[in-house]
Amino acid sequence: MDMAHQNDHLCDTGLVLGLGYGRRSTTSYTTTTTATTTTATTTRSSSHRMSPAPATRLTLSLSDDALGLKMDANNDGKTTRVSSPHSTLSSFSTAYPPSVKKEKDMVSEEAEVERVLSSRTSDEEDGGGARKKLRLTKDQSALLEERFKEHSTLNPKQKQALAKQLNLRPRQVEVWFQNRRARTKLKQTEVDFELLKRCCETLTEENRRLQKELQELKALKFATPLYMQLPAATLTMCPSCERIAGASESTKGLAGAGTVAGVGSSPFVIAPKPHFFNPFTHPAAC
DNA sequence: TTCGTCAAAACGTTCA
DNA sequence: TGAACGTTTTGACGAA
Repeated sequence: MDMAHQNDHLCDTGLVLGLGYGRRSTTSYTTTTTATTTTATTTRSSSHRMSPAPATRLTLSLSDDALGLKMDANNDGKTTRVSSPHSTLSSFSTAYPPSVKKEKDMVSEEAEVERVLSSRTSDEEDGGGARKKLRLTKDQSALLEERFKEHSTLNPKQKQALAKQLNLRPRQVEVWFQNRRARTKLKQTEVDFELLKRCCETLTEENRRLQKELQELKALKFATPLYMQLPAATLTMCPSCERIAGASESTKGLAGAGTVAGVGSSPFVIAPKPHFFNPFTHPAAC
């Protein structure tokens, strides 16, 4: 995912919507807060899980034919799931992230074989009633991830081919892509939420600052005789040059003086921040 | 197809 | 050290 692009996009949104955002938009995101927390850890865990691992080849594959026979034998609506754990025992490698599973590294191959065989045995002993949940191997997951990066959806042909390549059923591939899309979207939503939250905080802070300045100016207005008596509409803040300009000639002298406080003859002291620019008298000031 | 949900498996933490 | 328990990940399903 292109986070930089995403970031830019959202920043643009923040600026465009800037002063127009309201409570509604912020509250609408509150429901995702819990999910956000979850994903923070999700990312951490999955990252080390996905880390490169030494691959140890296993060849315990069940052929498609064998699976087909088993499904035929059961011949009910749920048979496909019954056989699914076995399909995982395909010709894919066993791999563990080296940074996490140190002990398991020692016995990776044997452990995987044993795990796979024992689960299979228990399934068979259960007569298929209590199914073990399928876990894709690292290689299977890696290949699926690779394909997902290329295309987040699959057409029937692609699905069929990938399923064959992975020694999985097409339905499993389909479900994997469905889940992957959903979880990618969720993760993106959480990222968006965080960025918008930050934008919101920035704008709130800016709003607070502007309100404070407004209060100061209002207070000043009462104490100021002439040059600050202009209608508010005639005062426009110049964001770039930060100069002061009034609508009348009486204020012109202030335009080049920087802050009002810098004007020696002025009896007034204004906070250094607010400077105003009149676009009518200084059209090219910026 | 998405969305919400369930549940198995993996993983992490605590404690005797 | 390992059992017990809590949390996270992820394969799978049904509803819309």
